Amino acid sequence: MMKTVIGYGLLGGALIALLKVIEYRYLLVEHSLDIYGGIVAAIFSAVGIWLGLKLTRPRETVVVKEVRVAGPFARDDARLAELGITARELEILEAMAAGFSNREIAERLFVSENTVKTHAARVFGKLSARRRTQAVQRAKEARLIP
Amino acid sequence: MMKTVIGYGLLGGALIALLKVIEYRYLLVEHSLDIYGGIVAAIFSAVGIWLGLKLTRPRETVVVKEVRVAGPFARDDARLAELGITARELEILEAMAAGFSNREIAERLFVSENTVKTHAARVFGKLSARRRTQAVQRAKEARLIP
DNA sequence: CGCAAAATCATCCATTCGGATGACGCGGAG
DNA sequence: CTCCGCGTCATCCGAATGGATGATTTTGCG
Repeated sequence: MMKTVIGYGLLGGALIALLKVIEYRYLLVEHSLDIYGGIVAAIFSAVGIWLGLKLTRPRETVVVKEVRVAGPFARDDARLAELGITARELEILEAMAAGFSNREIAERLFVSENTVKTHAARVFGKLSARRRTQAVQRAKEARLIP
Repeated sequence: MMKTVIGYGLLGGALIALLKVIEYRYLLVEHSLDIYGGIVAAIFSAVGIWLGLKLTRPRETVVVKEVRVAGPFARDDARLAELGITARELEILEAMAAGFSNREIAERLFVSENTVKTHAARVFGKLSARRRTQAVQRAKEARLIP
């Protein structure tokens, strides 16, 4: 910025010097002072406008760009604790959401199907759900599972 | 805009007139042409800068703002047709995803529970699912439902 | 109109799910 | 040490779900 100002200052000085030359050169010949003043006014107005534009142009690039697609999912541990859902129950919940049957979940977690059922039943109670699809739906709404 | 330009034009004219008065008043007394030229240059430069600023100020409000959190969900009709899932079947699918039982869906859609079951069975077949939770999961992955 | 796809309803049967309840072991808090 | 929360497993039973199959009606389209 400082560089630019100095550059313009020097340019202005050069212009003034040039104008002086023109002044001495033509004024003594034929042109009146009125015309001379008009020319000076026009030139400096133009230079001023150009200068003003140059100095303010960079300010136009005020661009606010914010792009957000989809968060990677953050579990709502607060609500989780609030509902009293344990880690194991959450595991069963996730497996149910993935579409596994109680038996499959049992095999996957190395426990009996009965155990899965009790966990599931507790989850249903804590989520006030009567069906597993309902439990999954509510869990997703509550951001307990992705 | 036209009004502004005309206003500035008139103002410029008045300034020029004023300068002429100053010119005739002071030039005849003592000041040199150099000083006169400098004053004119300075004044018109200032006016020019001010004019340039005024004319370009409105352009500074160029703000590009793009905020996108989560898409409103676009159903993949292509895959839908690809799988041969009909509109009615999709309705049943959505209801299942919402956590409703076959009976509830039947009441909601004013059909018998048997009908819901057949629709559901077809959906399961088309999605290669054995359980409704699995069907829901796959439907969501395939962007058939939100 | 006449066909094909879709929607509707049904029956039978096996599996799965959900509800209620009881029990046992383990580890931490009081 | 004792109690409690959690995880584990079980049994009984009724409701819900899934599979297979057949039939009738409605609807869209050439």
